This record gives sequence, structure tokens and C-alpha cells, in this order.
Amino acid sequence: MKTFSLPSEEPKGRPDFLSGLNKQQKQAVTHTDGPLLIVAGAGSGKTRVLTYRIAYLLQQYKAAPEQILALTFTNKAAREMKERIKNLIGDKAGKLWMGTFHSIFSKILRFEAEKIGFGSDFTIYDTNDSQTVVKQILQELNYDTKEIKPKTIHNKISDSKNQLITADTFKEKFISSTLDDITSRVYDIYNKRLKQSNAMDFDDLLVKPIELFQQHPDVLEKYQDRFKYIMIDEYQDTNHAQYKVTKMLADKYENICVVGDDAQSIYSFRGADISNILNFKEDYEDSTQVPLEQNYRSTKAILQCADSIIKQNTQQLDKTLWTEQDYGERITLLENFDERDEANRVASHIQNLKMKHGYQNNAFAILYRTNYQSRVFEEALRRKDLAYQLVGGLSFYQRKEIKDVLAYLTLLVNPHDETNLLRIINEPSRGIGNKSIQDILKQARDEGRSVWNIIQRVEDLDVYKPAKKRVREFVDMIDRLHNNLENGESLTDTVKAVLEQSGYMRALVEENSHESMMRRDNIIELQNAISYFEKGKSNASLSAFLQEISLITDQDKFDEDKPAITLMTVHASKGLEFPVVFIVGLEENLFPMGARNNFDVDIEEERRLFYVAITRAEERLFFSHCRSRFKFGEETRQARSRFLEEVDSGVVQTETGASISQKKDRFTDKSAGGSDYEVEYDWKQAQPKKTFKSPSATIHYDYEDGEDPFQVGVKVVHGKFGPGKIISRDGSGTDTRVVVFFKKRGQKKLMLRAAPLQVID
DNA sequence: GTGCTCCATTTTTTT
DNA sequence: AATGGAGCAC
Repeated sequence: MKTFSLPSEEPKGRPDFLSGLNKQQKQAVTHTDGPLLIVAGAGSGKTRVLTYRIAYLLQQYKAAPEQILALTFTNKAAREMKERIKNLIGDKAGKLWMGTFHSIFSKILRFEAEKIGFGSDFTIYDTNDSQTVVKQILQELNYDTKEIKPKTIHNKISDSKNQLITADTFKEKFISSTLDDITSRVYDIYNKRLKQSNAMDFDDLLVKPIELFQQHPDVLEKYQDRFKYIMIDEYQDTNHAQYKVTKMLADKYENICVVGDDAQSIYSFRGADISNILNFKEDYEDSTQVPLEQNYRSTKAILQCADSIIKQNTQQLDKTLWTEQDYGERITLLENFDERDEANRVASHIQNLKMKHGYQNNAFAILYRTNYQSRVFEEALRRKDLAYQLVGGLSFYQRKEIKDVLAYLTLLVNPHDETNLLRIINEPSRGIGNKSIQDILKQARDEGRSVWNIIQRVEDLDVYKPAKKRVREFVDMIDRLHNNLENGESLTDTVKAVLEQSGYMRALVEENSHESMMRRDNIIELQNAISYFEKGKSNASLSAFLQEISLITDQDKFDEDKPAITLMTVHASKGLEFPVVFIVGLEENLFPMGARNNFDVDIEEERRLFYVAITRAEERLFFSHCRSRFKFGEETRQARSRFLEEVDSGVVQTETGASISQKKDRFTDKSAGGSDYEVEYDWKQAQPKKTFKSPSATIHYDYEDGEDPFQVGVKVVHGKFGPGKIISRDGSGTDTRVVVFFKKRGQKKLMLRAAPLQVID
């Protein structure tokens, strides 16, 4: 193994950022060339490793910033990492290519679109748009969309794309049912329809670059040379298309570093292929593997709990996570009558913990399996005046009024976009009814041209007369707005003009309902977002804005500094951490999710999901389940989740401190009905088990130049409490004490010699 | 062509 | 419980 030495030209005063890393982390950071697989257990500091690795590459002049590509799981993660690298290495970090697969490759596609027959202002269709297209095609083929669900067909198309199965290949090799036959017919038309609309769906953003690179080896080589170093986070959740496209890019230099954890693979439902990480060694000869096994996040109790769950999986690589942290509190199980009871109980515990232990609101996360569970928690928290932020769910940009306004804006950039045109040609209603639209559509199909082309000469068409006039007015309006934009009108003014000239705002004002007021507020928020976007950039283009917002991830909206309790799905919580975590709805057929009509569930993936949820917690963890719950407006009895039987009962206790009863008859009506939730006191069993290595190494901080950096006002990070600021200090020498205000934990008094504090800038 | 009312369907998880 | 679609009256 190469030994590390700092370059001599390292400017004095800059932090030696390798000194804070453990041996394995250092190895991962300094192994720069050749394929590298980092197997990073939960909370093992992989973000830190990635950050330092990039900083190290730059510092060693291995590559210029623009030659480094880092594919992260969220855009926010990319932004934050960039910020941290800037702090280490300077402003040139701004040139790094960092972002999600989808946003990075959509950027590349915008440059290269013409080479594969698209315009650079292509629209990105979200799942909804895609399903709309599928539905239309099904109807044109005379299928009953009640029987043949557009969603099902689109899923099949999407799965195929992610596995790089083209429409042609599908037709040849993958038809084994009537449904496949229909899918095959739709698939082909769907692709053509999207191309005519100058639109790509989410999957195309990964598939089209592969087509591009295959058809144009020179373009591939350009990007191979551009991205001399490639890093991929959350590699266990990449699908085949993502695997393929990065393999192509890395083919020339093979400086590819992937980070992942097979125990945290939770996205197979969207095509994620765990074998990408398992086969890395075979894929890349001479690859190095570095395991990160020390957990810096959680207490021993929490890790022990997580470990007891994940070891139930048979298809799991063995690994040992260990921590130097204290045992901590045992996990508390909350048993509730129904979901309202559950929400209230969780809210009460939060109030309690805030009072007793000084936690701030943003120390808490409530994690659930499905989005619809959020509602009761919102109500309960609001009643108790506790601030919360909801992450995910029906996102802002999926609301009808927002999609409508965005559809108008999209047309100004890409008028051939049929889905968005049809969406608003009669919204608000302007006398262009369904019959007229169908007539126009038929014309467009007959001629094989876009709807926009057809309605240019609406006067010549066989369409209901009064509607013709309205279509003409619509075309003129879009033209007018488009021209103004071309002539340099600001985005802010453009949106304003759209809202006025389309009559959209007027229609909302006239409706004058509570509902329409909310919609107006949302639109104003959109206007703000656009103004903000425009202010931040010198040459902000409308299509860049539209592209950016169509690729926003749920987590991008999560603000860890906001003084609020976080509500989100377990999926959305991936990569995050909180001092106190509540995992709620631990019931059979909810968590784990039960098999449904056509979809069977992978119980091992559900278990990994539970593992991910547990390992979000730093200090305190709560499990919660209900005996009954409203489903589809009906009260349903709920059996306790099997995960609660699987978990190491020694680390879990009830609210009263009793050990949890693990019954064999948990699926019987009696148990589910909840008449006998007697608790058994078993203190012997309840004693903490010592299964984890716990080297009691003390962290030492040496100040070479004799300068103690821990002065009042300095920002610091604590091994357990996270980031904070020193607000006072007294004593001297080894007796020096500081008072620190932690973002999540409030004020703490600490002994400087003992506290795991580090200065951050 | 518009808008209202009733009914059916949904609840995985996400770019 | 809530949304969206189909069908019907104006």
C-alpha cells in the first residue's frame, strides 16, 4: 500500500485534513488510481471519505476540478459536499461535476442532444407525464384503460429501459403474456411519441447517453478524457443502465471509485441491481476493496439492534460494525391503540425529551413506510405547537396548479411537447372542448406531425368553428410570450405575463374558494422560486430552470438547520442522521409491506429498509405500532410487525421499562386485537449485552503551534452532538471547560480535554 | 362545451 | 379519506 505524505507546497495554516481519519478511511482517501470499492457500513463516515478523497485528488494535482465526476444520491448531498471541499481546497471546487445521475446526464444530453435527434431544450417527463402518454396510446389502440392500467404498462416499459432492453429487443424476446404483447406495441409508439414531443422520461436520461456513446465513439472519448476520476455514491442502488453508462465512461482510465453497502440496498423496485456492487471485483480487474466498519453515528444499543435485524437476512454479506460510543439508552417500544394514539404518544415523547434533555426540534425524525401515514402526525404536532417539516409526499412541483403553470412555460421553450400542450390548451377553460381536441389529435396522427405544427393552420382543419377562433388565440398567445422571452424578457416577467395572458390567475381569483386561494399562494411561491433562480445566475435560461426543478429529489427539500421535527419515509431518510428517531407503523402489511395483487414484496429488502431506518438514529430510538388503523377509510386490525419479534429483545423495552413480549401467536386475532398486551418483567434478559468491541481510546488533540483553536465564537463539531458554536469558556490547562451551543442539542458544557471536539470553518 | 355529482380506486417506496 | 374519472344535465 502506498504511504501517504503531504505535498511540500501545502500552504501553512491549512488544516491537514487527513489527520482526523482512521486507517481505513485514510486508505480509501489516498488510493487514487485504479478501481476502488469502498464498502461503507452505516454511519462509517463515507461522506467524509468522499469529500476528502476529492480534496486530496485536487491537492495532489491528480486532476483539475472539472475532470472529476461525483455521482451522488441527491443534489443536496452534492451541493453540501462541494461546499465542504471548497472549505478545504478553495473556490475552484465549484467546477467539480457533482450531482445525481439524472441531473449530470441531463446536462450532458443538453450539450449533445442534436447528435441523437433531439433538441437541446427537450422536456423531461416525470412519471405522471409518462403515464399520460401511455394512457393516450392505449386509448388510441382501443384498449380499456380500466382493465389495462397505464401505470402497469409504463412500469414494464420503465423496467425494460433500466435493463437496457429496447422496444425492438422487447418485441423479439420478452413477450410471454398478453400484457407483454400490449406493452410491446405501446413501447414502440411511446418512444416515437416522446421523440416527436422532444421529450425524455427519467429513464431516457440514463439510456440516451448510452445510445449517444455507442453511436458516437468520439463523443464517448471526449467524456472519458473529461472525467478522469469518477466516484459513485450509494452504488448498491444503481440500476443496470447506471452501471453501464459509468462503466463506459470509466473504461479508458479505470479510475472509478464506488461506495456502497449491500445492507442498505432499498431501491430494487425501481431496477436497482445489487449485483453491481457484488460483482465489482469481477468487473474491474486489479480493484482494491476497502471496508469502513467503524460507526461514528450511533450508540452501541442502536447498533446492536440494527445488527440483530440485518443478520436475519440470508442474502447478506457479513460485516462487523463497531463503535467506540457508549451503550446509550435502550430502544423504547410504543404500543398504541390506533394511529391517532400513536401520533399523540410520539408527540408527547418529543415534548418530554425536549424538556428533560434539551433536544431541539431538529433533533427528531419520525420515519414511516408510506407517505399517507404522515397526516396524523402533522395534526398531532400542530396541536401541540411543535414545528415540523414534511419531506416528500406529493411534492410541490407535482401540484396541479404548479404543473399547469410549468406546462405553459415549457411550451415557450419546447412547443412540440404534446403532453404539456394538451394539458393547458383548455386550462383554464377557453372553449376548446374534448371533441375539438380529438379532431386536432387525429389530424396530427394522420400527418405524423406534432400538434403544435397542426394547430398553426387550425383554420384549414375540420374542427368545430367557435373552437377554431379559440385555438388561434391560444397559438398567438404562446407565440407572443415566446417572442418576448426570445427578446430578452426576464424569467420573472415572463411568468407574470403567462399568468395574466392565459387567464389562469383570473380564473383562480374568480373561483374565490379556500382551495383556489391556496393554489394562488402556491403559484406565488413558484414565482419566487423562479426569481430566486434568476437572481443567482447571470445567464439564467428558462429551460435550465425547468430542467433543474424536474430533477429535484425529495431530500433536496430537507433542511437540517430548520428548527423543526422531520417527517419522512424511510426511503427518503437514506443517508441522513438524527439524534432521536421514531420508526412508526411497525405492523404486518405496512412495515413490512404485504404482497399486493401483482406485486410481491421482497421481505429481505423490507428488512434492509428497517435496518436503514434504525441506523439513522444517533442517540435514542423508538419503535411504535398500532393495534388498529384506518385503511381506505375502514378500521383494520393490525398485527405487530414480525421485525419486532426478530429484534434482539435485550435492547428493547416498553415505555414502563419492561422487556417486550415476543409471542408466537402474534398473527392470531387475539394478539392483533390487543386484549392481552401483558408485559413480562425480565431484568436479566434486559441487561445490555456486550457484543461490540469497544476500544476505549481517548481522542487526543495536539496543537503543534501551541495555539488552542477552541476560542469563543469558533464553530466546532462534536463527535456525538454534531455541529455547534462555542459561546463561552473558562478554566485553564486540562481543566478548560467550554459551553457550546449545538444546532440539534442546544447548550452543553464540556471538558475540553475529554470532549471529541474539532474546529470546522 | 362546461360543470356537477357520484362512484371507484387507491396505500408502497422515487429519479 | 381523498382523488380522479365517467356520466349526465344544462
